[in-house]
Amino acid sequence: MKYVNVVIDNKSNSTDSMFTYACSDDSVTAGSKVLVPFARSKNPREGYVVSLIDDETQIGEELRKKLKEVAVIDEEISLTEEMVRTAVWMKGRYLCRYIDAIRCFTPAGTAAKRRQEQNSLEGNEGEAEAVEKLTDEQERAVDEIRTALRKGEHDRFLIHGVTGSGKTEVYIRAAKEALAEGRGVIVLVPEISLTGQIIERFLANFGENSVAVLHSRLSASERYDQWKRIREGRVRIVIGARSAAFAPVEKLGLVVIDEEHESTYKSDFTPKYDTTEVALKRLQDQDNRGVLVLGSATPSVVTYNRAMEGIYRLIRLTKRYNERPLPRTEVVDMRQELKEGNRSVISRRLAEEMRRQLDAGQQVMLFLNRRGYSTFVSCRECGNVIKCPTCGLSLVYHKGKGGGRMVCHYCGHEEKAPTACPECGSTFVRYFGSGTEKIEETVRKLFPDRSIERVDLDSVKKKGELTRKLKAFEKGRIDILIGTQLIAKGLDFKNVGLVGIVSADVSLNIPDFRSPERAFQLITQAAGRAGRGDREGHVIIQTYSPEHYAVVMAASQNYEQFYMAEDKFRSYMTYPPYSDIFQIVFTSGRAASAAAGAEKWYRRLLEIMPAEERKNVFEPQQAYMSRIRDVYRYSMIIKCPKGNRQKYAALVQKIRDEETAEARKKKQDYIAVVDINPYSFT
DNA sequence: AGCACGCCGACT
DNA sequence: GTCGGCGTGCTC
Repeated sequence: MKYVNVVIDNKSNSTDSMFTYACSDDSVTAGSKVLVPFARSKNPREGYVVSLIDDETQIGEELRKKLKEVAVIDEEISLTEEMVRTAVWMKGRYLCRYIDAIRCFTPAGTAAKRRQEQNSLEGNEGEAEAVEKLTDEQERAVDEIRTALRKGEHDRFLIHGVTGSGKTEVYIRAAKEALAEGRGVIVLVPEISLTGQIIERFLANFGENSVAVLHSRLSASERYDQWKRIREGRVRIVIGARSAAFAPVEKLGLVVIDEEHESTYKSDFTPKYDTTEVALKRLQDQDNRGVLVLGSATPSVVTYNRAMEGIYRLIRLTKRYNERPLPRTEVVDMRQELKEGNRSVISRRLAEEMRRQLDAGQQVMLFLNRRGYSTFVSCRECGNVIKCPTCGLSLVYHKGKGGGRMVCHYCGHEEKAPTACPECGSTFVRYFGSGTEKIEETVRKLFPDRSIERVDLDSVKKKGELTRKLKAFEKGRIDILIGTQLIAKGLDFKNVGLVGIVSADVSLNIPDFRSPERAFQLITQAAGRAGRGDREGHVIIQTYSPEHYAVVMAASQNYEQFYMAEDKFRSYMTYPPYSDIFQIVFTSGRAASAAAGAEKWYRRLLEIMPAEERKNVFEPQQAYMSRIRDVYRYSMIIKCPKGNRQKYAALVQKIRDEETAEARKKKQDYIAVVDINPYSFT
């Protein structure tokens, strides 16, 4: 008879613990999916074995009397020991339930209909690509990773490579090495739909029968088939977005995280995990001892700090492939422009350079990270700003939508654009701020005989429209492409002579300590779209803050200098990497309930917090988005100094447990959600 | 969560 | 009587 700890598969807080069962079937292991009798339930309930009890004398007298026996072991779905170990670690790290963490590892849709398995990719051997000659830098990078893989020890690297330095080729060589060592590989990309190139390269190199591509468009049964393929070891390479970090790969030898700094690696849902941390944990596990490779042209400040601390080994790729020079950059001071009487969103300098490039047969890309026509509409008589009725946020004016509509960019609410102020009736309503729609209109006036297209969430709603426009641009049928960040990343067009950043201020002025980092990344990524062919590219950055260090360093394309400045700021302010920021959001249909919940947590935290650390707990406030779809939100921040994460997490967990106990007597009228190091403070 | 138990009012 | 509505409490 074996004894096992089981986590029951239900979403209740009150059953979020391990239950001990006896098991007469010797084949049970940590990771087995089981059916067990539970409570007074007539039907056995699903659960997962999280650990085995090796010394049964440890089971207390009281417990022994209550023990029941595991009814069935579900052979179909079983996780590995490493997977459940990582899940248990996740509970403590992200303060989620056991089952939330375990479900990350199981094939989605527990009771999904499972049709006859078929491999839709069958029979498509990838064509072997012509072997590229590596640069010296690439060669050295591959050497270092190869050495680490051959040692079979855990190790981690950050590849800091300028755009176009050939990181993908390094990933491919590293993957080949891992396979040769008999190890599995996971390659993570920020967004599967916008990362076609890297996937194609992997498929071409390894063949479609050896690669599982996980993407959000898979149906539940397709997902299950892929999961099975991986779990049974029939494929050893997995490519996908962040959830692919949980792929059931055994003897995981290599995880690549491309564009490591991207926001998509932080989960928005419970558990609110950080993909890099999960990958690192899996690779450190005794059963894996694998190598982590992060890649980025603009690493996050936290990651680069870790490289400086020696936690990641830093590999630099400084040369662009074929020795193409980095583009020339120029900053235009929009204050000066305004002073000199130009009120247009396009500066004279940008217009002039656009004309010059177009005349020379080059293409132009313009970026503005804000869609719509105007950012807000306001009455000049009474000051009223048109707001969303359910979110309270300013509505954005979209000129092209059915004769002019006001749109909430958060919940999608739409209404007709007003001709008079709904508050005071004045017709003196005016439109402020500019989005991509207005840029398009302005540019069409400036260049009436050029072909111009806009790419943002509004203009490419229809399926295939994005690809169609990008293809047309690639083929040279479009002269000027205007877009949001949708086109800032990863795309490779050979004939782009000029990239214009219409307003660096949009990303700079977001009230978040990471806004300089975001602005630097976006400018750098966008600039990387210029000069990918034979000719030198040109970048023009428009801003009202030309002296801001993020703008200055992005213009001089000096990542190290930006990092030094930003790291100093983070250290001075005790922001990450010098702390972890805990955000707790309280939501309720009633504003007073959300506020009361926040207040209660605040008081309780101060009580259990050591006196000298109470300053790290900040008074709850209305959240930045104080109401979303009629749900009211309050937010509390705890700044957790480096090295205290476990301690603070335990304090927060303690309050959670107290609430769970109370909730049994009286139902809670608010929800508290904990997010550690949220990507944005909404 | 999910289920059984039990306490109460209404009705073939 | 006894059916069934839902509030209460427990889970190795």
